Amino acid sequence: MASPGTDLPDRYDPSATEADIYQRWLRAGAFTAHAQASARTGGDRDPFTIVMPPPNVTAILHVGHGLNNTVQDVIIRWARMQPGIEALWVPGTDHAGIATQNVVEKQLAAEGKTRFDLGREAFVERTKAFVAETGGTILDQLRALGCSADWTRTAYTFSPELSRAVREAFVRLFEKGLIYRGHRVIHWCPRCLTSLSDEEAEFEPETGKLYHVHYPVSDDPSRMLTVATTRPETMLGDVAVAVNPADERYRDLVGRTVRLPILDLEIPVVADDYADPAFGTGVVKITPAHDANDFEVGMRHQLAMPVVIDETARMREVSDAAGRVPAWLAGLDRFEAREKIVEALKASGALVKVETHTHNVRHCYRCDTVVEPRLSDQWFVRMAPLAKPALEAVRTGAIRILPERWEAVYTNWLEGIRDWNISRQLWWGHRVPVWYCDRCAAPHDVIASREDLTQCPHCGGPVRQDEDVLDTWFSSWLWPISTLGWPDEQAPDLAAFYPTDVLVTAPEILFFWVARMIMAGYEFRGRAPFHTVLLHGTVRDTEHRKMSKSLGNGIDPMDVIRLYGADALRWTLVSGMGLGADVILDPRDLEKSFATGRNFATKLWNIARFLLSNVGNEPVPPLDSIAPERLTRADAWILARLDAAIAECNTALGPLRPTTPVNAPDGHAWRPEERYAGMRLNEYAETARRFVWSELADWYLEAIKGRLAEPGADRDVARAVLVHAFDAALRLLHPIVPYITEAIWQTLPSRPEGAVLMLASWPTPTRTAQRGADEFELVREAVSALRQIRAEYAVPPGKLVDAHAVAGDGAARVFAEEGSVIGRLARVALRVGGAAPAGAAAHAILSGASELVVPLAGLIDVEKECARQKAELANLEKQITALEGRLANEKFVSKAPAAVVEAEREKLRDWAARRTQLQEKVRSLCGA
RNA sequence: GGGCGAAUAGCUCAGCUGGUUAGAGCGCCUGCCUUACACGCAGGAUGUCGGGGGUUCGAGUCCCUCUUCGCCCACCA
Repeated sequence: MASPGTDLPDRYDPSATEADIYQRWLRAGAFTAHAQASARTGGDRDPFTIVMPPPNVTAILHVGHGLNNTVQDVIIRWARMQPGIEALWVPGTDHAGIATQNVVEKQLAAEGKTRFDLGREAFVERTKAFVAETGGTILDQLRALGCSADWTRTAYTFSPELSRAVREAFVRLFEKGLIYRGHRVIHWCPRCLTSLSDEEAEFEPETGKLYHVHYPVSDDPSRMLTVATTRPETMLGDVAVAVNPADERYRDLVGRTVRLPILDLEIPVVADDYADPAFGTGVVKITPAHDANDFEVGMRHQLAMPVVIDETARMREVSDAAGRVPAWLAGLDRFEAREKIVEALKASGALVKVETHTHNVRHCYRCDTVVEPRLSDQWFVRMAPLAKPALEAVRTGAIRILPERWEAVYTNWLEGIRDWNISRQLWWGHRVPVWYCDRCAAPHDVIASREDLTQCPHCGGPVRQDEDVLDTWFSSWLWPISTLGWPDEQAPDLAAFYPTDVLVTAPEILFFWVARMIMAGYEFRGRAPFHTVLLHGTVRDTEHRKMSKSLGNGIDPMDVIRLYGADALRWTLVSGMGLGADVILDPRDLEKSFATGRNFATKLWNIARFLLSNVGNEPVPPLDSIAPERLTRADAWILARLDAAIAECNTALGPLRPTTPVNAPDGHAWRPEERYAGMRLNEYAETARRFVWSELADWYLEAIKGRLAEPGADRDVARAVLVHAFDAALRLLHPIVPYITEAIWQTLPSRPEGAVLMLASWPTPTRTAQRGADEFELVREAVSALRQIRAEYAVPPGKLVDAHAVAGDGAARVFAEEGSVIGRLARVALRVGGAAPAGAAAHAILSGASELVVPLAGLIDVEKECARQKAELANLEKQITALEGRLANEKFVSKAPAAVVEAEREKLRDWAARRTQLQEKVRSLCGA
């Protein structure tokens, strides 16, 4: 890394720089937050906290993680730079029950073994070893990305501390009656051999068949009820057929029986609203053990619930099913059984019709296997009471969700929330903290305990622990509190940093995770866990397909970091991301996607090189030591542009947190006017880029080159302004591109000894006089006009040409004093005042009735110049006509706001004056 | 089936509560290696703002409708 005053290498090399910078931040302790500094625990700094959505412990960084963590890092770095803020970003990983278990089971399969060969204990040990060895890779990758998380607080959902939180939460909910054992049809993955929550069983459209089967009426075999089913194999578990009570066609059959084909069993016809008269024949077969709806019907009519499909999805008499699985079907996979049954039905003539049928089928979200609805005992969380405060939070504005439209989705889901199946028949995860005593009677036979039990607390007899583990999300939903020390209410971090502030994630896990964290926050801490949920989009390829391993359309963020630097990756992700919008990248052309970021870093580097070689080593006076009258127009202009840029960045990023405390449990709520404001990271990025590139580099730097070359007092003014403006630009940009800005900042002469930019303060406006700034706009206008003339007349770039300024009102001084600046930027020798020289010349009309005349002997084609001016005049006439029409419109003048009308009048005056000048020009040029 | 979002330059997208001649990056054309930068500089071209209708003095922006593409939810056998 370069040090102050030394020359920078010609080119910035991220791969040679980023790791050093990261070490420097670590050495400075810049990532570590201090609980004692928090105002909530007696310190003098307001805490600002983000908890990182924990990636799966075995995950490898993909571009989605890159996006998610870049956004968080931008926000936390921005917050950290605000005065009086103690910023904490808590990192960590998730043990990811099913996902991790699947990975290890695959390894075992490669060795020709299953988890059952190892046994539970050995399997868990092996998984632990695997996690210890390979887990956490992703955290190193996040470091490479530049993430400024507090690694001293790295958490893990399966650590002893967080496991304690899981137990506490379970036992508390159990004691409140919010956790219960339920016997019902749940989603079962026959490959993972576990139950799944509703959220984990994802719908996917599938083209199947709809089989129409005749069920003869028992006491009138000539009469057939036609039943339509997509799953004939479940016929073995049929215990009834249902018709709608209002359905005239079948009213006489209710209470009678039909004969179930294949098994030739008599089953009743029941009347139930579930049967939809408009669908198919209006008759539906009822298999309570293998369909959630049929289960409900079964409950209502007290029907038997034979289980005919086992946990591996094979046909078997599991329970209450004696005689229901014939030998020729026993042991067959459900889909093979389906084929056989269809054949049999066809042979017997019971199958009357087969249609193709597209419907949604639930699949396991981890392995994509078709889920089997299955009657079993599971642990459930009663969600309605938990949902109440979570709904209230968004309704009152204690929590906002960005983009706004997701608030409706959130509300809709919570209003219709169903109980959460939290038990999993896995081995990798938190064991359900429930013990059973065979000696005691209910309710003492089921004991939930914070401590492991070896004997029954009621009778002292032997106990056995529940075999199941808890859903991974049952630990994740505690993340904002558990990572801060809960259930230890005295934990310093909990007091200092809870509630947290912003949660950044993708909409996919709004229900899985975000909504449940909000519920847990209220249930266990009585507070919302955060005030802002920021949902970002998905990274997709140019065909808008989600990037995925299986499609092979992914981008490896580590490749991008290696090739272009972490800053380039971050820049591309942040600047390409509208609020909540997807980020589209082309995996086949990394250069196209990421060169922009690299080029920007290079630009910053070159500005720094220029600055260092021209500003020199001598001390630079601080800006506030410069008397305002010593500032040139260019100085005033760039400082005004800086103020504007700071203000725009602040607006784009928005308030850090709700600004108005209210009399509410959460102590705050978003006011309507600020509720959906801020978090426009792309607008912030664009503003900062525009300032440093289009304004500072393109105009200011060029304008002051002469002054920097001339020793004297004015050189110091230019040095002071330049260093101040560039320093501020680096501060503005630092959260997005932390490495390059830090690398450069370390070389600036203004920097306090030993300081790091990461901990420097966010810039504030300087509020310099506006007058000079406005006058510099005339300079820019003149330069642009002159450059345009040069280009149109193909003046050789190196050639210095004469130019004559005819100054309008009040502009004479500007031209006189800025002549050398204009001359430098437009390569002209500018003369001011007096009459314009005669002869062929190019002309430009500027605002304020000023005019530029460029005599171009030999280059000017009078006809061309005439045409040029005529075209400009014609264009202006068109605009004026439209504007005059508007102003002549009685209704416009009377109905539009006065300010708008006045602005239009003003505009017309300007244009009219300009038209007069142009007309004169055209007359003299094109005259005779 | 219900709800929501998107459609703006060749590409990726800004355009906030309706009010200058609709912007940026990339790409394209012309000219430049002007001692910070060719990963650059200067100049330039390109838009019936998806179609149709409406509200309004005024619509890319609001309303209706159609088309196309996404997303979320849902027990249709």
